[in-house]
Amino acid sequence: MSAVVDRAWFNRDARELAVRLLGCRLVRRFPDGAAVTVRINETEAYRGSDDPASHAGRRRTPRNAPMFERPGILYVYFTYGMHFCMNIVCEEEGVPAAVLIRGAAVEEGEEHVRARRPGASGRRLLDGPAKLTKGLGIDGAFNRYDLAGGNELDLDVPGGRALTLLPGDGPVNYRATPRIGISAGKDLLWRFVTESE
DNA sequence: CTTATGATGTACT
DNA sequence: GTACATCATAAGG
Repeated sequence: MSAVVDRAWFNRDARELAVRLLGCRLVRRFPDGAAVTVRINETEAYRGSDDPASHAGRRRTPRNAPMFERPGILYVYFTYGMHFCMNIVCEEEGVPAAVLIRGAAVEEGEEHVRARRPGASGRRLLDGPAKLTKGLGIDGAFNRYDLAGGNELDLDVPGGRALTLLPGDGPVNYRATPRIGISAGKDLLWRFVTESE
């Protein structure tokens, strides 16, 4: 089995984790045995009270609570009445921080992603946070999914985990830009995109 | 290529 | 009531 990314690896600043996630792979396994592997190529960092764009920029609420919890769990939220977005929680417990996974490139199992993303193909399959969750079949059931531990969801998946994070091959060239779709905090360059795919 | 707009649920003022 | 860490589609250049 592949190397497991342990919880301590997630216990770091969101901006640093956002960079280090570039080039990492996500493996999604479905109850029917289908598997998809993707490579992360776009991320954004979100923090706490120093970050006006963050869901956790004010106080803890039922929605943003996962951002305050253990590093290595997912924070999956529902937005615009129809979309899910997936974050990986970081920093130590009690400190709100997370990295939004905004985009990825499909490496294996493209057929299964296409089945969930009618009309899309190639680079367009997972080039947006809600496209990514839809294409990988990630929804509210994955809120608090533990990348560094066991999960109820894994019981439905033959021989594996519903979602696994694998380390990248090494440092990746990237560029930092303002985050997308926010109104406050546009001066912060906390979006990170892989350069030269 | 670009900009504009509707869809839709939940959190929050 | 308004805003929202969005997307697909339509219309314009």
